[in-house]
Amino acid sequence: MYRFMAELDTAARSPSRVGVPEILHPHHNTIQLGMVEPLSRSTLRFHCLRQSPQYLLTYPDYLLEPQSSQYHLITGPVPGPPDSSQYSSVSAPWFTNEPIPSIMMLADLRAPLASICVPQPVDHQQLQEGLIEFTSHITQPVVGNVGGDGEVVLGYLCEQGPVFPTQTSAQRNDVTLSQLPQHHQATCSPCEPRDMQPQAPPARTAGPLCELKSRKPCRCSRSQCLKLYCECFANGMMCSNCDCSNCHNNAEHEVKRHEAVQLCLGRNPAAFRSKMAGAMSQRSKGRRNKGCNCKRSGCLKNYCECYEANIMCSISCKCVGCRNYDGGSDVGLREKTNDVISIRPVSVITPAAVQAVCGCLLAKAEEAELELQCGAHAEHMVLEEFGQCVARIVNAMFKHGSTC
DNA sequence: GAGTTTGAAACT
DNA sequence: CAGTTTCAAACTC
Repeated sequence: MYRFMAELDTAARSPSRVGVPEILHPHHNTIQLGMVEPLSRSTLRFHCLRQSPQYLLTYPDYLLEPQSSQYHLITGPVPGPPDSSQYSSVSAPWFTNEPIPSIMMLADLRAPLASICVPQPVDHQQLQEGLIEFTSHITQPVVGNVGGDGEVVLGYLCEQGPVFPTQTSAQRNDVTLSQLPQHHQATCSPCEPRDMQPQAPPARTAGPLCELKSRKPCRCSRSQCLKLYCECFANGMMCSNCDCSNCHNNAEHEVKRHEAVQLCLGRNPAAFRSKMAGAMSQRSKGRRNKGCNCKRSGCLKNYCECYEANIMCSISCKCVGCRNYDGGSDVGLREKTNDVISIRPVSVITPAAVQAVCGCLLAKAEEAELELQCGAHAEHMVLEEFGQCVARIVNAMFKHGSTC
């Protein structure tokens, strides 16, 4: 989110160069090219080129404020200058610090929407009465930050797919306004899809973003693509151009698909939330939702979810023989981007270091036991050993210029 | 491309 | 919750 916000902020200050979000349709895999037009220092207007003007989304001031909510319900109509009387936007803290699973169906959105301030004439009671009320009244796009990394979801209820994940700045190449067709710069009139192709295709980068992963066709054969084994399903996407067999992860099997979603959510409410989302949304804390459990790969192969996501293992991991940490191995470690480096949870206090410290403490305790030391003295020996370990860790921190 | 390895998900 | 099985991706040859 912060990265996206930073980009918006930059765009506002430098109108000649803005990021161009791409909207990927989860069902059809079509790509729409949008355009961000900086209207002022703090307000941007989204042009969804394929859509009619009434779908314009406005990002007002609060979206650029770090302390504001990640989730917003944009109300309209929005066309026209960014006059404050022409749009109203309601901050919607649906799930604090949690991404919106892109597999969420409209019904799933009902509860969170009912908990937020809903613009007139819709009231909470109507929303709580059911999906029909929900769909019949909420006709504005729902905007949310997915993964905490600027991956924006646009949920529009009249579309076949409720969720439109956009790419983050990390997954797309910036395109300057000058590179766009002139009519795109001037208006937001509907355009043909061929006009929406980006100048340069986005490079695939490792990360938790489902829309990118979903581009890779799955090859499921037994799961009907309705279990989390299927990456498309796990990423909240329907299969499209996949090599799977007996696939039920499509619109034709919507009922069964929805049942599978509910089953997974019942088993694990966070099943469709990116495992690495926490690392992105809480990069300052360097945590993620769930760690890996690798045993044989050393967390240096793509078998490891952390390694695949281009992040280092953390205290959340239960891996054995982990080498996916700063200094764990020069071989096999990927070149880290600055962003990734910045989210390293703890540069020195790695799982291996913790393991080593525990080993030292156990050894010292055994030594005290063998020497038949009294309890107090044994405790003193262990604590002294712990102090030495901490000192070594601190030395390592300063030596490597790390922080924890 | 077939077979093997790996680890997450699902199951018991 | 731990152990086992299933599954599909990653990897090797």
